Amino acid sequence: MKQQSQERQERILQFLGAFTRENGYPPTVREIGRELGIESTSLVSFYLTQLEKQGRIRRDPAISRGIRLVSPWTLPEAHTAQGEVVSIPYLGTIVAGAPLNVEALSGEETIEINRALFGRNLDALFALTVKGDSMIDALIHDGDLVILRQQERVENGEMAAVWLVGREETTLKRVYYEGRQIRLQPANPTMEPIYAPADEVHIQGKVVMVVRRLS
Amino acid sequence: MKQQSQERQERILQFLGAFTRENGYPPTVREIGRELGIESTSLVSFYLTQLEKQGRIRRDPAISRGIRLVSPWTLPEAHTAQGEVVSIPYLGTIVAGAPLNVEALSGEETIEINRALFGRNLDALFALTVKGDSMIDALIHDGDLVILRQQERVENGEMAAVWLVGREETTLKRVYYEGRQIRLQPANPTMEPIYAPADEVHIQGKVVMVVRRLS
DNA sequence: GTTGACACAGAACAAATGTTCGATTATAAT
DNA sequence: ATTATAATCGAACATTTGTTCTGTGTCAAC
Repeated sequence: MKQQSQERQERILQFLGAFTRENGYPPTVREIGRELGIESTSLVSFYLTQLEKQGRIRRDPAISRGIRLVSPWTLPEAHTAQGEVVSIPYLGTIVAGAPLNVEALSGEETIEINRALFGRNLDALFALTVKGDSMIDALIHDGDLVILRQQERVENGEMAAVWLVGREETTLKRVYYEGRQIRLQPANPTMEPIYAPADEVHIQGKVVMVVRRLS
Repeated sequence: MKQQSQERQERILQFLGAFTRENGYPPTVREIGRELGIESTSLVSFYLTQLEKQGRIRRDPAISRGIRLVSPWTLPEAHTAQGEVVSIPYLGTIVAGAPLNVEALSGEETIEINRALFGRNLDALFALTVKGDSMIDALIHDGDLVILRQQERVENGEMAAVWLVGREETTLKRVYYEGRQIRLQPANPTMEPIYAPADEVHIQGKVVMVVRRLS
């Protein structure tokens, strides 16, 4: 009896996740009951109360569809609900011959990635797809997705998207402040750094993530 | 009047997205009305019907919270609803000294990434975090997230996670079948390939994505 | 054999929720 | 000035939905 109860609770969790992903909203108590062949809403409610006590789900009381999974990722301190994602503005492509169009940040296109992949600071993130091989010296290939945080200054050694006024070129490099000059160090150690006067280097965002698709 | 109507519809879309991300379920007609200061549920319903006609949202009729955004990404042929993600089993870490534990695929931990980042085939995906520098010859660093598709054979040149029986080592390399041998080519061109008998090379999954966090 | 706990069922109820209807107001067109 | 259309409102209604209550059956412990 108890084992069947456990199995049913596991099935509820699976159904809850699948239903929510498939429909864009969680199921109702009656929909869960129909899926599991349980005719009694009080029993479903009883199971959900158990799962809530175990920390497996979270319920908002007395509102419709107020059930959601709690699914911790590998970081113990960063509990995220399954499906809890960051919605990041997607600005199109990044090419070498133009500065980033960060004015498009309020556009409608976004990309969703699991929140747990990010650190604490989720402000001012935006995403672009790399077009062409001009970022290869950053070990970033054509088609990679790059996620940046909009900031005009980075710490020494951090990778940033920089617009080089003199060259009329956007590039992704590690930035080192050296007096009145900035050294832009390719991630590929076989390549030479670029030196430019600090006022000709416009930092447009710090690279916080690269997503490479291989096929 | 018409302009206010347009503005209100835009605000509804923004609220719908934000509310759904924040709560795990969409808002009701009345919650939308409260947010916009509209006291009449029939007007909210009217607006939602307009948005549905424009293809901006999708509604499931006569059920609670049956509203979701339609938000195409950059691929015109792959329409995905905002927040529509792929839930991929997360198996922990990949280390050099052990084969991948793909038996854990039915475990509970998952990671969600925007569906549009993937190709058509979503079967048998799983994710691991790289631990240590042993994959550096694949240009994959400690802490990177690697997403693989569970398959025992790859096309020539594709990158795979392989378990080398002779060396008792998991490695990520491009795989080339050469007669009775397999050549395992590091992604880093400065490094030498490994040659091994085909029966000592167990392919455990094809690498389809790498996610690198830079801070 | 008795008792208590647990799982389960059905019904009832209250609240939440979506839809429809008739009416009013504002605006644009004639 | 009149008419038509669009936007808006409030009320009512039907349905959906979550919760509570009472009762029954099963099983384990005593």
